[in-house]
Order: sequence, then C-alpha cells, then structure tokens
Amino acid sequence: MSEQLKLTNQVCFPVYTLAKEVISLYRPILKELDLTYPQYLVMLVLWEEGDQNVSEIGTKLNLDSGTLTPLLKRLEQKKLLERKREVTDERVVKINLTELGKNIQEKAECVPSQIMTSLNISTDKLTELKNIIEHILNQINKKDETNL
Amino acid sequence: MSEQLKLTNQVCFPVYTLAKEVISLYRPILKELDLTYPQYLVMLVLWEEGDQNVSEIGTKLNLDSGTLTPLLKRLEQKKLLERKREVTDERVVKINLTELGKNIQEKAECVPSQIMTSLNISTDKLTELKNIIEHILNQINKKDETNL
DNA sequence: AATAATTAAATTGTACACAATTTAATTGCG
DNA sequence: CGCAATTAAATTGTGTACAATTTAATTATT
Repeated sequence: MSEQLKLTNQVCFPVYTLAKEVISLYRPILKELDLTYPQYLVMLVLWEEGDQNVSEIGTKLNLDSGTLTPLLKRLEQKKLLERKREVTDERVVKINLTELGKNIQEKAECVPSQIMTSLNISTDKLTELKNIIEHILNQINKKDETNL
Repeated sequence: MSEQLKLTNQVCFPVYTLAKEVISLYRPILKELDLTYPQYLVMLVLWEEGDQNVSEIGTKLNLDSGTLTPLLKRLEQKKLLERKREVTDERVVKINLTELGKNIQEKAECVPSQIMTSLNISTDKLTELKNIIEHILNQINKKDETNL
C-alpha cells in the first residue's frame, strides 16, 4: 500500500475527527440552552448581525436551504425566532429573533470560555490553528472562483 | 455582545467549516469510486489493517455501531465487503473485503494526490496543521481519560 | 448449573448536510 | 404586455452522526 493512502498520513482525517470532537465538546454545554451546534451558529449570526433572511444566514454559515429550512423551523418551534415572508418580495423569508431568542444570548455568553477550558490549549496555538485553517479556506475559495 | 461570542473570533467555526470543505473536495473524486468520505475511511482501514470486526473499525475511526452498521451494509450491497458473524463469538461481526473491495484499492491510490492538488497548500503548512490538530486531539483525549 | 453482569451489534429516533428537483415569485427582454 | 429566465425557499431522497435502547451471546458469580 502506498504511504499516501495510509490513514495515519492523511491530514483530512484529523480535520474530520477534530470537527466531530469539537462539536461533542459543545454538546453538553449547549444542551443547557437546548441548542445543537448548528443551531447555536444560527443564533450567533442573528445575535451579532440582527434579523436577516435565510440565504444571508446560509452565506455566512455555508449552509443551504435544505439544511436551514428544517433547522430554522425547529428554532421557531422553540420560540427563539419567527419566520415571515417579506411583503416586498414573497420569495424571501425573513428571520426575526423573538424576545426569548434575544434573551438567551446572555446565557450563551459563558459558552466560549467553557469551550476554551475544555479544549485546554494555549491561545497562541488556537490562533495559529485558526490562521492555518483560514489560509486553507481562502485557497479553496480562490480555486472555486476560478472554476466559475 | 461580548467579543468572545462573535462568530469571527471563534476557532471552532473554521474547524467545522474546513471539515465540510475538505469532505466536499473528496466528493467528486470519490464519486468515481462510488464512495462517500466515511465509506472511504472504512475502506482505508480495511486495506491498511486487513479484515477486522465492527468495533475495531469503530475505535480507529471514532464511529459507533449506530453509524457503522448501516454504512457497512451499504458497502456490502456494493459488493465491496462481506459481514459475517464469528463462529467463536456470535456477537462479533467480522468484516471481510471481497476481491472487488481489494481491487478498487488500486483506483484509490490516486485519491490523496488529487486532494493535495485541490487543497493547493504547501506540505509544510499541512504538516503544521496536522501537528496542531493532533496535539489538541491528545489534550481532549487526556481530559476524557481523567473523567472516567 | 442458574442467574447476573457484561459485551457487540443492531435498532430507533432526532438532527444535520447536501444534491437535485420543485414551487412560487420576481425580473428581464422582445 | 407576455413569456422566458432567474431567484429564494421548500421539498425529496440519501447518507452520515450519535444518544439511548434493545437483542442476543458470552462471561462471571454464587
């Protein structure tokens, strides 16, 4: 077997594993807020950038309507947000935070520090990781753009 | 809003995004082999370490039977492997590669270099990424062990 | 040997993730 | 204006992921 094909020598497997591990670090913490990690990401976007439509959220999180529509319906059921078609353009669905949705932001404030603690890693290393990943993501996006 | 809660300042979101991006780089390449990324990982383990049972595969890939059982059934349907209960212990399901399953390894040999090309990143940066990730994964595992 | 405890897979149920298609609304163009 | 093209979400279908439970087999204990 070629060295390249060995699991140990692949970069993508650790990336895939880390993503799953990180999400399972979030799981018990977000359970307190009754949120999954993707739901938490949607809430972060809404808290940070205010009410917006489905495709805007999708662009920021790299998720399509096939993922977002059911996810947003779940958040609506939990009374954290409302989904309303725009009057000016009925194709567009605007997502509005409810009072409850706005209020749980306060509870979420402690999430990042809890994650930092459970990651148990220096800020420097995390910044380094973030920089490399963002560099790679930029490279991939650049490639995508040239392939239009 | 606290700085920590902002999406831009989080490390976990890039990790989650990169994992998805990497898997979508694999998608068109693995489509040639009629494999998904997790299915490809199972095949890698079998090619590298030979026939083994479900829980051994699960340990190596961090996947449980709830994920593996249906996935292995799909690979069985594709005639890439067989699932047989051990005679010595009927609880254990042994996974055997078929001739077809062994043969497509040759086709898979070119996958890593294709991924390398589409990642478009220096080997040094990839090694660095891999090292940081493995360091973090070790930290997380260490924590898990103390919490038994 | 009989029962309890443990173990390995499978099953059930929920929630992404994404390709492909559909639906409905809007925009562009002759 | 009227129809084609485009756009935004929703829908459909497949495939992970994982918690929790179940099933069946094996091992340990009395």
